[in-house]
Amino acid sequence: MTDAFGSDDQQIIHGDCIELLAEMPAESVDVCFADPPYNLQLQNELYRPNRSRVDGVEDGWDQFDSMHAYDQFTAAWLTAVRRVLKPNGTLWVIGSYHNIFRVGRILMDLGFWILNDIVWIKSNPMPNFRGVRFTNAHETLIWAVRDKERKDYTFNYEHMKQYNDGKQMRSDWFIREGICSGFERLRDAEGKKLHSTQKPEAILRMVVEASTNPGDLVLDPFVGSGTTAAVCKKLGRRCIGIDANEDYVQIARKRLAAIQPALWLEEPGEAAAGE
Amino acid sequence: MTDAFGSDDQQIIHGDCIELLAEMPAESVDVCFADPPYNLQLQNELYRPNRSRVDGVEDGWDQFDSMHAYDQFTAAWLTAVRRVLKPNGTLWVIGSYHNIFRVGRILMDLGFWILNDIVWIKSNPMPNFRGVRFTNAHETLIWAVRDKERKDYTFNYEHMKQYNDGKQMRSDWFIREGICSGFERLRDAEGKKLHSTQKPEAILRMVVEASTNPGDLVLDPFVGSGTTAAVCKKLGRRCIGIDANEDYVQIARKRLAAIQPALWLEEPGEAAAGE
DNA sequence: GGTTGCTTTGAATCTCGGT
DNA sequence: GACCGAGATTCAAAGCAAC
Repeated sequence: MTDAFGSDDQQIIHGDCIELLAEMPAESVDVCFADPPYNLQLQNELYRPNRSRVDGVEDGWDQFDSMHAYDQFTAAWLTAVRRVLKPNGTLWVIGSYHNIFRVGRILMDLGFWILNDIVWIKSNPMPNFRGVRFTNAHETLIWAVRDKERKDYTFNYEHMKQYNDGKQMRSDWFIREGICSGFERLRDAEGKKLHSTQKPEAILRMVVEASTNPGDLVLDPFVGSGTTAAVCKKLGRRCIGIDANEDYVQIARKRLAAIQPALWLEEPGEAAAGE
Repeated sequence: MTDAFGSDDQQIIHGDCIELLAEMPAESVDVCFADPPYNLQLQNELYRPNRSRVDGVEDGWDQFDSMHAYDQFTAAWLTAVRRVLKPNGTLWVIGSYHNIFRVGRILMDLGFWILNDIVWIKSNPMPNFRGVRFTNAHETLIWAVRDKERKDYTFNYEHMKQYNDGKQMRSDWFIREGICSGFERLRDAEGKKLHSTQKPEAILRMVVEASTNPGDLVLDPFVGSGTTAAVCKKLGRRCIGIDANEDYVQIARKRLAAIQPALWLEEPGEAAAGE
């Protein structure tokens, strides 16, 4: 099985995901996992409806304009993803209350059919230091099939039972690793984290094991530090990862090169217990 | 403290919530808790593996002609609620993936500022009988302040610590009582449930204790079986509950009449442990 | 009175193939 | 697309009867 996957089965491509997706063949992707940007202010990247980058301060955008621009951006990439997804392919999107309601509403309107919303419950969330809200201890994932009428999407129901004591897996996922810290976190020579929102591999492992089979093609339009591609390589899935940031592309490629193909493919239960 | 609250401090009113809210004075409500129709869109009947039929939500109030009609309905009641809320008042809405993304998006667009999204995690959810999705084991609440710039909304930060071993309360709520069954569930003489979606008092207790003080005015535009009003009476909060269904109004009024005012107000910690 | 085991049920977008 | 029959499919908590 391992030999079936060559070094090109996981690719990291630099560029604008909407442009690159337009060049891909339609209905060719089994699953898309997307971790879209949502804190536009912190990233200093606001998007106009035509997706040109603007300076939010000098343009004096108010909340509505900013939200509208985010909606346009969201609809654009979701539409592009929808075209390349197989009709029975599924989409995963992760987000927080800042963006997940907008993303969820838009993907419903585009025709995606929600299968589940999943809550990733963190064991070590960042506290609310000022004590003015509840600790934000979870993030939300939406799982949706491209075409409502397709019931033959991939869901490895029996396989996922191992993550809930042999009973059917629930929509609340307690990930022991919590937020990404410790040895898994990619850091530079000075110990500075290389990506601000690196997701734990455990999350992607659940996603990939639940909704794909070995050899399937996974698309990540916002690959960031490359967690999706890394997990795909370990699980023997093909992957196309895209990022507009050249630095992230280099980080993800380097990370990928150090991974042994199909590392987790042999004994998933044992490997899961041993980590 | 108990004597300060008379029998009219919690009222159940029959009528259309949008019309009734229009007659209320503006900026007079401290907190709104809303459990709107989820628009479940159930298609076929569902049977358990033992061939018994699932008694789903088939009520007329959950039927909408289209997604657009649901959005319009949502925007209308949220707008009406917004007018009667104090500028530093907060709004709670509960929902599932069927509706919460639409509701969340709309309330953001109306100017509400989300403080937290909360996940109510159920200890005993209904399983996914066909094994085609993850067990839907949670529902989502959105907590938002009316005006973004108001930082003086009520949040009883220290009080809520008791529900998380003395540490700051998190956004994931494990409610021991789980789904509303057993003695708490209101039933008629034949044992048939009086309301198809009665919420556990434990949820409302968390909501009311977190975001109101004794004497505050709570509004519930979809009062249903009257859980919000019941909890408000036990916690010494005033409450206006509205429902368009005359039967539900009678059920809620009867339920309210049997409750001792401020029952839970004396020793919250002890009461919580003893139930 | 306490324990055991069977029955019931809960906001659910829950199949597939042939005619 | 509608209808029908075969076939595959469930977890925790509460209620209740039996012992």
